Amino acid sequence: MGRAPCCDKENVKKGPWSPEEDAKLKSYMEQHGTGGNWIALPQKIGLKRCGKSCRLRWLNYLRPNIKHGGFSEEEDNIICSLYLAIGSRWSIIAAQLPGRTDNDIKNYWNTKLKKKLLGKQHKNQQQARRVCRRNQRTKESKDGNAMSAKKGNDNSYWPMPPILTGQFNQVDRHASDDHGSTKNFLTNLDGEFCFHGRAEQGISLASPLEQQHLNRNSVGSIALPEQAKYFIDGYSPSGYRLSQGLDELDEMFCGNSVKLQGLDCFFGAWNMVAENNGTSTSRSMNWNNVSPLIYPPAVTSYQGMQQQCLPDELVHLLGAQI
DNA sequence: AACGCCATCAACCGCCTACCA
DNA sequence: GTGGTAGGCGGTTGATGGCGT
Repeated sequence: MGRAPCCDKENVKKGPWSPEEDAKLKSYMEQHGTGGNWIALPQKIGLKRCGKSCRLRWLNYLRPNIKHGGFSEEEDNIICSLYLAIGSRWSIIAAQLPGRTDNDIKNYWNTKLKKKLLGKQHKNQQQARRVCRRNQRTKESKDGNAMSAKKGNDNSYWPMPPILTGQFNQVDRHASDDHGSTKNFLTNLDGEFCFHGRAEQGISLASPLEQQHLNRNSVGSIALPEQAKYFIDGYSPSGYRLSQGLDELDEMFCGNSVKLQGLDCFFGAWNMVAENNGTSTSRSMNWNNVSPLIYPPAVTSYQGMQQQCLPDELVHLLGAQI
């Protein structure tokens, strides 16, 4: 048994809206609103359109005060920061940008912002990898611990401080994704990053310092390193996919590990452990308790970020948050 | 001029959730 | 508590136009 269609697919018009259709819908909406029923609306006004299509047309195009195109630098910053923090929750991101629709932002991200963010990154990779290798060699020659940067790590550019590796294996195992390198790297970066999750409602976008304050002593059985400064986390009873945010991180951080020390800027929440204290991953989550978002993400150390040579795009994109 | 490729964006599709009877 | 329905959302598709060859 398939799902019951929301309208008679045979008798509805598809494709671009004509000015006449727009006029009809706009006129009716301005006078009556939806009347609480989008499905019935097209019949009322004599449109051969699916109710969902009417809703979409109204929300994305006809609604008053809708802005199209011409995204400002500030809007870019907000979108990037929120995307890095919460992933492709376009409706939530759109809620932070008056006059923008989720569809618009989604398209803008997919066609422009993502490339803007990632484009130059690839050019930087080779150079960054060289720097990383050099640093790694220096470190290895210092402590004589060449093993820490090799076996058991997906990415040889990302050294694994041995002390912390064991502590977080449990957490990593719960996340059924293939971003072990990114998480391990962030987790273990001088002990300053920490992924963890709990079976609690909501997701937090608190700043790193707030996260630190809130969570330092409350992560259940997971032992936290005293020096942990950044908590990349989220709480979801039903789970939340983490792959997207970490995909981006994988992309952006690949070969740039030496530049991460200043990343106070976009944390941010990833829900990385699913329900039952992180025993499975699910694509859906309950956002009832998400709002209001704490926004913008606090930048606690912009000077530090600049001094530590973040990728230019990130400095540029995130700097205006201050 | 014709063609192919690519970027853009409006619109659609299908899944999930909230709500109501 | 359960099932049906509408609304909301994110991913994807397809039409269109611009550009290079």
